[in-house]
Amino acid sequence: MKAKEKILQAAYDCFSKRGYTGATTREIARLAGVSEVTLFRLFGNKKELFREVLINFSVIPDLRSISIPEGSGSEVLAEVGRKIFLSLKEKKEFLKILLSEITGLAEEAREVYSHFVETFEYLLLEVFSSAFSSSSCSELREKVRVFGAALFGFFVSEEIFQGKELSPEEIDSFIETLVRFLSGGSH
Amino acid sequence: MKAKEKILQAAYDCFSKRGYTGATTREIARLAGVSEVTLFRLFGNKKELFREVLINFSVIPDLRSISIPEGSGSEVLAEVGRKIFLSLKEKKEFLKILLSEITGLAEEAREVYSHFVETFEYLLLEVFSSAFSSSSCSELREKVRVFGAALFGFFVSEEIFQGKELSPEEIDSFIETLVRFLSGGSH
DNA sequence: TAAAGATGTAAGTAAGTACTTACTATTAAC
DNA sequence: GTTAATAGTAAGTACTTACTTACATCTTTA
Repeated sequence: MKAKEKILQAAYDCFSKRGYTGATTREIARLAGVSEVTLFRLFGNKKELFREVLINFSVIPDLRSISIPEGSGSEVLAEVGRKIFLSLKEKKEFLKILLSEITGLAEEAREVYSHFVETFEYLLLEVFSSAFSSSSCSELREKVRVFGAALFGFFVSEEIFQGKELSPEEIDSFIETLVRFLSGGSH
Repeated sequence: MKAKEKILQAAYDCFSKRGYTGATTREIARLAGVSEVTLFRLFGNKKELFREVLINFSVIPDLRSISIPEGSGSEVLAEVGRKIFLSLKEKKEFLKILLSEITGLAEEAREVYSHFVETFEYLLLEVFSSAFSSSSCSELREKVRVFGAALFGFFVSEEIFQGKELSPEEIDSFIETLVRFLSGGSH
């Protein structure tokens, strides 16, 4: 692994552990097993390094790579819900960085976040269109909003705030409930 | 207003704007119109000041003070949903502090957060029991989870991440949709 | 009026921060 | 075997940080 990669990985770990302000270039360099001078030579300054971390570890490629499976309405929905949740889980540290910097480094972080929301909603809309082909457009958008908010809220609250590592069963259980409510009847 | 109060308020503003690490005792004192020495005399150190801010500006009193109105199932639910959302909105800056420090200052922030979750779920369970008196206990818990996650996710995503200031109409619209799905049929 | 408590000013400490400069060692390419 | 790129070491700059000390001022209370 080249110096640049090692630094990016160390910076990712360090930013997610301590936040932007809390992380120091010294520690990042030490973690990367690289001199601090090399860090500045390759990235110029701390902010630029942060920006590159945001680009390199984004959730968006993960979301985009999710394929919509064949099957009936609620099954497809549950399957995609699971995949989304796992993508979020995999990029948990990245999302922690985003969370911790939403106040301090508004511009950069917010930009990345709105891109994330767009991708997220676009993917969901696509899934819902195929899962509920009979629904009207506004009805679809409502479902996307509720589904997205619930999935995201569940993830942030359990995994990020409470620091839990949910098992596949716990995730499934929540998603199945959610899908059941969105598909109509409560049973 | 006494020095202690002024400092607490200034610290609240400053922490929510810059995060724990980003906020400086110098700026807090300046904002409070108080000397830095006074700050240290009254609070000992920065961490203690932070702890007192978390105690003083908590959302929990707001949540506890929410009364459950009379009326039919979905109406009660929507009304309480609105009240919860407004409480969150009112304490938005506090929640930003919590969010931004969940990684860096894990212990303090996480403790406050789990207390918040407990209060949140307790309140919702109470409301759901009265709104859906016919439902089974496990069914109620499922509804509470989905409702809570969706409401919280919606708030965090829109108001905190995207920095929007949602109008009462936008809030209502989301909550009504959510309640509709939870109450059964999709129309 | 005197004592006690709360606040301010001025100055400083020790440590840490991002970032730089000047020079050396290693590696790969031609 | 020379060159060029990539790294490291050592030292230092200018600044900021949390927090302290010593002393003066004001306000309240007894």
